[in-house]
Amino acid sequence: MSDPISTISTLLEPVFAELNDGEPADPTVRPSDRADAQINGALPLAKRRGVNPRELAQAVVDSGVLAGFASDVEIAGPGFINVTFSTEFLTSQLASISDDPRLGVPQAVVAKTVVVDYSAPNVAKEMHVGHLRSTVIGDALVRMHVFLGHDVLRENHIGDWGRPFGMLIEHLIDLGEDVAADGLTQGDLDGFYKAANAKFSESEEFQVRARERVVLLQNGDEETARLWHRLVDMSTAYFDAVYSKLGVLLTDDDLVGESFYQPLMGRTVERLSEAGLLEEDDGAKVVFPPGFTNRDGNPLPLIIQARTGGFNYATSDLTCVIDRVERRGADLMLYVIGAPQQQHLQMVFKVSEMAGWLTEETEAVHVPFGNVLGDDRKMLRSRSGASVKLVDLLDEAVDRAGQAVAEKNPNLSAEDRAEVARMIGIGAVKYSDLSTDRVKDYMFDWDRMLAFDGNTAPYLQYAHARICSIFRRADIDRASVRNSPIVPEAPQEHALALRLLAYPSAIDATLQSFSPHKLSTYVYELASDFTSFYEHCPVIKADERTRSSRLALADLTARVLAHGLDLLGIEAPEQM
RNA sequence: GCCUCUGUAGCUCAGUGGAUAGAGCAUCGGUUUCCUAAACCGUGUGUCGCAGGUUCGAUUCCUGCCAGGGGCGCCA
Repeated sequence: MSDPISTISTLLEPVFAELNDGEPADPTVRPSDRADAQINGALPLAKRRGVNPRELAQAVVDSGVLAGFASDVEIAGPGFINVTFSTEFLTSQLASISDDPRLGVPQAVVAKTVVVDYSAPNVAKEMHVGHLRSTVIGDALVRMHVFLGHDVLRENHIGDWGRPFGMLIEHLIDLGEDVAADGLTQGDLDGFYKAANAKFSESEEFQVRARERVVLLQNGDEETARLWHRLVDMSTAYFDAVYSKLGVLLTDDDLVGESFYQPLMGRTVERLSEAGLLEEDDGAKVVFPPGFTNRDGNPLPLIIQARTGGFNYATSDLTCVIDRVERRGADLMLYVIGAPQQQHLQMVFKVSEMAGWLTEETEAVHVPFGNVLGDDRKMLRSRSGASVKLVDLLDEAVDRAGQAVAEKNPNLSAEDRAEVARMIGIGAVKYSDLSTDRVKDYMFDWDRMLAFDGNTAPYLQYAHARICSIFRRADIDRASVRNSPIVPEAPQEHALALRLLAYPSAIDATLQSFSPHKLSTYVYELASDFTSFYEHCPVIKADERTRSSRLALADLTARVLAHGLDLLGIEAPEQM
């Protein structure tokens, strides 16, 4: 790995082990604001061995392993070792990544089959801000796992089955298929759903028809199936349009809806029964996973088959686990689903373990996230109080970005401006979602996310555009500078170099916790380090040797910046 | 009642078993014969919700409490 912190950490391990009678001891190397890195491991080790920490720190320094990497090493305070990396060392590390398409990030040692479950809108229902987080976070996690060389299976678990489909199909018939199709493809899904729902609550005759239609659907009636398909197709075409606007990787090939699991659920129940887990409780078939209690302190069941004989989402989710493990060969399953589902998923995972479907070799992880809030600190709603349509949100973002671009850079052609506005607007929405810790709620604020200062997509994109601009101005092909040595002499160059080399660590930390905001923070710090460099270190006007070094440093920065943004699903324009 | 998440600067948010807890915004003050000033530089800001405990060292780990959100059987 290119990161100097991990490089010296690895080199120090044997030194620490030797000072600990051969037992491994963590050197605890961290970035530091007093130097480039601080080695903290001497303190706990000295305590454990009952020796003076400063003397132990001295012994670490005397081992000589830091000599080849550091321009300065000092023991400070009770026994911290502060290390400043030498320019020569940074130059050599940068040389190893500056012409590397992977930018120093190693492939995963073991390629896993990773299933990512995300987005999951409902057929005949509008996509709203609630779907934004799952879709955007899931997409980023997919991109990162793919980059590391894992075999990633995207799964969009759409709601395409269940009781509401009786009423939806009947409403489709009432409207006339083609009339309905017009409205639905234009994205008026909410209108359709609400009208069906209203009829259902008003008309007994309609209720009867809807219920009969559900039975027909479940029994595989041909005409009903055709109508159902039509409904699903219209919805998925609409979803595709939204995904395309949003710029996520999901396609129709990734659709694995509720309906897919219907024919398999009977077998799931049988297998639970064969495993001796199934119990009869109040007429329902249930499993009691240990560790879950209800309001009254009694064991809480996972309901597998309702009293009426119907299956529910627990059955479906269990069947889904079986499918992913046994058919798709999943090693890791990520469920990018809102925090309220936590208990349900924990119960599903527990029962899956009890049944032997989830073993130690297969990891299932709930990747929860909080809500999108309005400035009133409540769930984001439109002025009328309705949930906000995702497409409207995205269109407004592009629109607002377009106004800003027109104002700030009138020289762009209308065509370029539209394209840049799209990148900025969509990027801003995605970045504001990805850049805060996903488990928390975040506040949706147009002005903040579209600002060109602070931790925002436009700021990052602007840094990238400025680098591209340097090369345009100098009329130099970016690829041509990738073999020039980078000699980071100025403090801003030194800081930027260190940051660039830390890219693999940032990705590693991000995937360790499935937290895209860690990569976001890294990319922001990188952009920030670059702008500081940009202000203090002239590139084009520098003398020849410095100029070629700075050009190479700028190019590398642009590539890491664009690459990091791409892993987040955000585009980096060359001018804006 | 039980479970779970959250609580860090005026605001929005990072952060870590280590040394004086950091950014951005907002405030104030500077910087443009110079590669995009959509920027940069400087400036102030804290009982890290409260109380205990573990530790050489806790904002970070553990326990309890307080406040807010979410969840807790036949919808998905």
